[in-house]
Amino acid sequence: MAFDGFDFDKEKDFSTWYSEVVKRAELCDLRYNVKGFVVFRPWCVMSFKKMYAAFEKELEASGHRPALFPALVPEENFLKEKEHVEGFAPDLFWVTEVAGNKLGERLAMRPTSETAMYKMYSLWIQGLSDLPLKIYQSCQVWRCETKATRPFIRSREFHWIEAHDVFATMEEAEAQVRTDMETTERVMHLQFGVPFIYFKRPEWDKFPGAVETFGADSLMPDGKTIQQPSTHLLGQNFAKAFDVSFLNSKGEREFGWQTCYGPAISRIYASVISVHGDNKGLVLPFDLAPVQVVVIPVQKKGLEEKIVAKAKAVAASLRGRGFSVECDCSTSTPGFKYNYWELRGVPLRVEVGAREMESGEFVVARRDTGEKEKVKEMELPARLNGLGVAISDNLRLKADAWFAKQLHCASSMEELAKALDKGGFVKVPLCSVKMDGKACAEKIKAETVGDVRGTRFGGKDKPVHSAVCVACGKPADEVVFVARQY
RNA sequence: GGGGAGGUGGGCCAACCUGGCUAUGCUUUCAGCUUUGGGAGCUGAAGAUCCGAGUUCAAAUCUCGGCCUCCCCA
Repeated sequence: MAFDGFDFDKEKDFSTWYSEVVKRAELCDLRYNVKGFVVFRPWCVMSFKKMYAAFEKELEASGHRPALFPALVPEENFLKEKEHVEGFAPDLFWVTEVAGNKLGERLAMRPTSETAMYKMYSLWIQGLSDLPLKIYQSCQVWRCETKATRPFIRSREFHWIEAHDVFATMEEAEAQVRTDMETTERVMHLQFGVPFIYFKRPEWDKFPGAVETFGADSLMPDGKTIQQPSTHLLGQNFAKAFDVSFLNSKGEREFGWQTCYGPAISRIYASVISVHGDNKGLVLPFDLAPVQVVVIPVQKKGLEEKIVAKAKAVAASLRGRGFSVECDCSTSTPGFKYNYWELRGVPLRVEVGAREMESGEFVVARRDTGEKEKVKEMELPARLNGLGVAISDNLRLKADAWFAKQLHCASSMEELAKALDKGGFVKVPLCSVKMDGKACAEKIKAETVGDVRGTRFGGKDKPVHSAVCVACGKPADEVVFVARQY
């Protein structure tokens, strides 16, 4: 008997596991003929929409309003902020010709929208009554990545939300940065079950144009880190470049204090499927699953019509209770259907066969643990709800437990290299996270392939008295986290 | 940035080195029969040599160019 099933080992060979799950669960089609651009298929986009909704709800609760800005940015806008243009210029897609005519001024496809939005903010903001201004947009951006592209993890077009805020004071802007980090915690960790650490990036690794950058770093199953939502304190750098200013309470013209925050939905999805998936395929948190409950009729000769009718009735009734439900009435055998829906990560399965017709109790199977139980028809909605919560909780707790074991320490280059081979974050003493520490970070990169991710936000990681920088041997001012990076 | 590998029906592959008949097998899809509690079986059908040029009586196969993809390392 030919076995064409999903049979890949996430722990032993994550790279193959990831490629196969993306292909077999029909998440992406890589055959589109523009390099670095992929087609997102319904099964992942249905989850995307739920993820967008979760972030948008949080953003609106913290005072943001939605807007949509143009995808094209005139070159003139780009040139205004020096660090920004240097940071992004190498990766831009340019529109140079329109309807057969060469353009006098090139138009960039936005790699991020500061330069589109702040042009307008300058017009919109006059005085204190216009502040704070808090706007987000859910959109695509384009960066011509030269590193190897991988679906969801890194592509030349990606889908995200970007929130851009302007405040009258630095203190308010700093508070917003903390709010953004809390949003990430509430959504990505508590709802999606993806653990992470917020790092304050070293001086040399800030967002181009930012005063401070905080990046949420998660981990993939192979122990490499992946940057997730980052939030940036922009200070007045962009405000000065784009003349985003207001009359303050003293009647003086003052530049606005800005922040921006960017959760990349497609990238977070990469973490969700990688962290929770297992060797049967996807495992999805209950609230992100495109289909939460699949009803599988198990046929028996002579009872075909009754069983299908019952299965459809159960599905319809559950749909009426707010579940997203699929009833798989195809002619495949039950075993085929179990595997099919497990590969796609559907959290709960309800079986409807002759036994259920007889007893009025349904076999319910949960995807995360594989456990089966019998549930009376009347109790089905309540029990499925309970199991849904239990699945999401279980996934988060399992991920947290695994994540907690990925933190290591080292006090020398040799220890660091060894620790990095095991995967995860390694805490090491470093002389400085100001620009004068950059050479040491580069040395670490060259000798261990590890990236200095920064200092843990809100952490109490202080070097001991005698600690010295792992790279240069000078007294260490900081404890930084190092990891290999996607 | 550096190094590999590759492109044949929707998917995976054989044939390529050594040019030659109706392009192999599995899977998929469709029709029919049959079956269904962890990837069933039978019969029939549909569907392919990346693009361009060259060599040749003859190109999936050889040569050159282009496009595209994947993997590994920095």
